[in-house]
Amino acid sequence: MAGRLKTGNAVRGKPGARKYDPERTRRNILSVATKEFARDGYNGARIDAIAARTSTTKRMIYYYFGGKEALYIAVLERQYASIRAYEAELDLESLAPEQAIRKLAEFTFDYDHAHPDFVRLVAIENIHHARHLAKSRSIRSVNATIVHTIESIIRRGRAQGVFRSKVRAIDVHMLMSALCFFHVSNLHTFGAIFQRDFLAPSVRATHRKMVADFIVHQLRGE
Amino acid sequence: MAGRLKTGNAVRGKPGARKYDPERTRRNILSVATKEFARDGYNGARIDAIAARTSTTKRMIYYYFGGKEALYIAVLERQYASIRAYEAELDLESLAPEQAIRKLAEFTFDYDHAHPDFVRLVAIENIHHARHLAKSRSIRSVNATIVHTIESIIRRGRAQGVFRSKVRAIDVHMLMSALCFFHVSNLHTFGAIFQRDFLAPSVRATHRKMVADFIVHQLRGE
Amino acid sequence: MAGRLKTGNAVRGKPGARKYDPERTRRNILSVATKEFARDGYNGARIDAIAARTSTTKRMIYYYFGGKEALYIAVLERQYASIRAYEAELDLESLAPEQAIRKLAEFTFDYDHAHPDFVRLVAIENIHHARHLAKSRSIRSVNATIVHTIESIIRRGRAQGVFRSKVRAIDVHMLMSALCFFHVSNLHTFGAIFQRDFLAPSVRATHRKMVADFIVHQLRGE
Amino acid sequence: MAGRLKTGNAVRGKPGARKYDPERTRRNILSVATKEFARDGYNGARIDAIAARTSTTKRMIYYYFGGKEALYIAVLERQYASIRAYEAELDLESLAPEQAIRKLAEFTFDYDHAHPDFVRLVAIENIHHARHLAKSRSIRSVNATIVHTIESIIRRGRAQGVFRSKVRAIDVHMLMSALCFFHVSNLHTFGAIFQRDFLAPSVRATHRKMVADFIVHQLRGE
DNA sequence: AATGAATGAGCTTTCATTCAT
DNA sequence: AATGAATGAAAGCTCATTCAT
Repeated sequence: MAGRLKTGNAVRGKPGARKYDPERTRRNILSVATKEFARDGYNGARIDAIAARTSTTKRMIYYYFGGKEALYIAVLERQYASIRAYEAELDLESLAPEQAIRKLAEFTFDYDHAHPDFVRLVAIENIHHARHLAKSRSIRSVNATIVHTIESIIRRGRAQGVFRSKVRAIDVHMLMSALCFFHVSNLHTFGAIFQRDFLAPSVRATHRKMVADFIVHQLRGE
Repeated sequence: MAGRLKTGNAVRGKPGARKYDPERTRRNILSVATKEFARDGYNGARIDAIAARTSTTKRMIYYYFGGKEALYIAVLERQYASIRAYEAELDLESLAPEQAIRKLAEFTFDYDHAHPDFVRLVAIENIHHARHLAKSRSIRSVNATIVHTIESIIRRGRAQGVFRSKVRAIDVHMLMSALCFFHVSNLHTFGAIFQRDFLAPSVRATHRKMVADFIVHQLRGE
Repeated sequence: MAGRLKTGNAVRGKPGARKYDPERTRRNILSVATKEFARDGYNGARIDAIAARTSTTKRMIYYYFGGKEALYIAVLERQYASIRAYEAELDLESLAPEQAIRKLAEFTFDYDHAHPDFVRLVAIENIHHARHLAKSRSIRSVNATIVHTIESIIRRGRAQGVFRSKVRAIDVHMLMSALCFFHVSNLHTFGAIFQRDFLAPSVRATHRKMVADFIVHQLRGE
Repeated sequence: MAGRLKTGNAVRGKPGARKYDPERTRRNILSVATKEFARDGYNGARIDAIAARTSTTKRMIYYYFGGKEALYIAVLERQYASIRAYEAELDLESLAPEQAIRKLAEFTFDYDHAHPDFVRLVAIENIHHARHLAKSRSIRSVNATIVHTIESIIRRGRAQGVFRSKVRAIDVHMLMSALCFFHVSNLHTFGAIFQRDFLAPSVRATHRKMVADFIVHQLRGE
């Protein structure tokens, strides 16, 4: 490290580029930290390693985030905000209840597969008893939407008589999450023990359908 | 700490007690290590902390197991051996296929709830990409039984015409694990975000039935 | 911290208030720094902490004072200037020698009790071998008065035959300082070890009289 | 630091020297730490600097003492234990009350001059509001003797009619400490401001006598 | 006159591990 | 079979200070 010069976040030479761009630096750190925490866990991740992959120095991590834990919490918050933002764009209100819940289930399945870092970060946070998440002030409000969304679908389904089950929205969310999440989160032990590759397209397609079918089946209450 | 005295594993004074009991010391270390690794993760667990809760000293951990990773692998192996041993005692062969698979699903659900350390250790190992598990020589053979057991049930079910689904044994194991595992593994984030207590008896009972129903439903292939 | 906004020392909205008031800013910094250095010592005090309690930003401390040490020296200089200024107002020349020296002793005792920050800053500076004080150019001239004052009292006392002791003015100052200073400076260790509260009014009154008596006794040379 | 080899506390080559000598290592660290803390204060002292002057490594400081603060507290405890141990050897009980208190005053004066590190450490601890001292469990019991010693002398003096003052033992201890302590503790500011050298033999002798006279005078209660 | 952004150097502490018997 | 003493390497974090307007 000694002797290595870091020129900061400045984009030298490029005409019109600003010398200081705090927001950009912030995002850069957050993005690198996400990868590192997701790969090595909270304890396994190294501030030095994060800094090295950043366009800034270690010192800036403390300047912008205050410390390792605060950075990790910021990463978690952004992850949850992201999945909820994507969900909000699904426009489920315009679909029939059964189609809506199916679409949500498939979205969840696809999202988890496309964003293993999210899945891993949530798994990591559970290892820590959600101790860090509990310190976040935004985390609850950010996640409130998903339950409301499902509640709304269930309400419409019941009104139309297609959903007869008494299952609660939060439990639907849980079942959906469970089946989608596990695929990604427990991929490695299943691979090591049973040599079953959950990422193979055929396996994925089969499971994707099973998950959606199960959720619909569950809400119908047959 | 300097000056702290540990008198080893000797059972002083007790008549008939042996001065040294290697097997006992080994089990003691393993048992303490299981708790510590399960609670704090691989990186979070401290050799010092494990030693402190042991009836021996830190030095003995190295003497008996060689190092942190080897100890951790031994912990994992014992965990998998344990669940497979309990499964083997279910005597599923004597039950009708549907009853057998239901019983296995319920057992899995109950086992995970009764053994959160097992669930956490598997989750932890997945965080580490199953890197340590891959070094175990016994882990694959130990776990072979569960797939064989399910295969046997499916075979009998198909022969009797009650199971028409083409789902594979390994996927049945996965679905079953997913629904049971998630309950315990993701308890903390769900608690922190949604204030939903998965350990509440009524929630548990509902989910337990859902899991078993789902698996049977899946095998029937309706 | 990133994102924290300080609006400077401008007095917004108040009609007639100037936008910038350098002298006011300077005094504000000096006053806050006095408290911080007195509380935490030179090494313990934090530029950040001083800035935070100021109506300006950290950057201004460097703008006005140049650095931590220069700020600290400025604090010390103001402290010594202050006690000497109060002493000068005692009008000791108009009193009889014995009364004058008694009044000075009592003033010193009261001043130290009323200004623990002064006492602590002097103690702190001694911890640093007076290394910083030595860099001050004003410190010697500022303090010259006290010795002259005592010398003058002694001279008058000798002329009148009431003081027969050959004690030197500087030593009178030292004895006086010692007895008054220690009370405040060593308050904490005495409290922790002996549970003796030097700030209790009865203890104070007793010691105040002892100090004055001792100094008079010393000059009389009985 | 890199590449420097430390051979530990072993006394190689010396016949009969033990390879490991924990007690010796402990004392060595404590002795070096005393010098460093006394010279630079608690915040100013550097663990690295202490280690460098030790026959061991930095790591050993943590092994033996646990941390910077614990080491500092151990230093303080040893300092107080030392002065109290010397006092106990004065055999004051065999002297007449007046002689006894005079001897104690002179001893205190001489001790402070001979042990400026003790004086400085106490001054330093007062800067820290005796926060660290308060964490020591032994400090109170260790220091109890001095008050008892003075109480005993006063009692004998009163019984014999030579002491008529109602001054309390703890205050006698305080006055004595104040006059002796200040000499050493405030040496630097007095030197910087007034160019008065308190260490000059003639100044010392004069002050030594003044202190003892004052204390006797005080107890007589004239 | 004033300031937001950035930082090098160094601090205390921790941890798995090995030495030497 | 068992153990007290020792440790290299690196981790997270802090602080006074300066850069660039």
